[in-house]
Amino acid sequence: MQPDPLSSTFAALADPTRRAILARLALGETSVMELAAPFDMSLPAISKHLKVLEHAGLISRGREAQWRPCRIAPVAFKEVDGWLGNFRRFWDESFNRLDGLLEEMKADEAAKANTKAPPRSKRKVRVKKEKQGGRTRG
Amino acid sequence: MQPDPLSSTFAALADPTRRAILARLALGETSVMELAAPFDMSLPAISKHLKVLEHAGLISRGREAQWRPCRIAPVAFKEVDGWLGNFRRFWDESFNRLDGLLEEMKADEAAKANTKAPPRSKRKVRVKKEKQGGRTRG
DNA sequence: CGGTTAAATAACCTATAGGTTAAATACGGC
DNA sequence: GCCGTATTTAACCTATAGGTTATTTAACCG
Repeated sequence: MQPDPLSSTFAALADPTRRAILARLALGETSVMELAAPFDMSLPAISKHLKVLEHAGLISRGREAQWRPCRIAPVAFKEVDGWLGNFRRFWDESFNRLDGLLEEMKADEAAKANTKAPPRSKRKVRVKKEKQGGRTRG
Repeated sequence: MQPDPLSSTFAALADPTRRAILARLALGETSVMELAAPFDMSLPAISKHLKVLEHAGLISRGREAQWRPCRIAPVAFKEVDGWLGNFRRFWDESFNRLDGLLEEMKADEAAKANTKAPPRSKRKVRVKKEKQGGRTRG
């Protein structure tokens, strides 16, 4: 398993079985047995997949008698979304509009502070190095 | 390499070197040489990484004399974001508010159509079923 | 043409991901 | 305490991801 959390999360998501498991869990918490049912695969295999998902922070597991119910864990999803946010401007038009608006506002702010406004740059590009607290929606 | 596009994209993103390359490319198109510079790694290794990224639809490459400039390709990012969207309600509060609002509107719409409104479900959960093809070997 | 720079390919090595079967563990019920 | 059900662990196998060095292709330059 990878050292950094983002790598293990992406690696976990890179398997169709695991993504299908997550899709099932989006419907609600359930047992390993039920999760395994749709797949033509041994239980230990599913068990391993779940361990990978848990390690990646994509699911968490409870304990209820002999069952270990799994549910979606938000953390890792959030991190992925945050990382993706650094690239949103490359495909999301509405994001670009919003971004432009925000820049407009910042410029106005600056104009109020300085009588002599600084030159407006065409488009400020910034990519923080990997750590990025990320731009969440809203 | 994986059969389905989403898997290869996530797999491509599961490597810190490749994510760093993407971060660099977010600043703008550039050559393989410049992309390789920050890494303590041979050029063929970088070349392979780029091939993976290209295959995943995360970058595209041009041709300019002996250089093969790389740039971000939106498609794969978009797909990842789309998939992630199925889980957004698990972590994004503002999304939940928006979702609630939309449901409200739909309900109003329905109320206009039928004099007798259908029972309001608590929370409509929908998860598109993933392609889930392949699954070679057992 | 021959030399130089940019990048990709080939051949190879090693660690590990994803699957298997068989055995072990955890818990509830009688 | 023993049995059945749910789940994990152990031991193993095979394909492949990610790196290496050496070689090849492609384009420009004088």
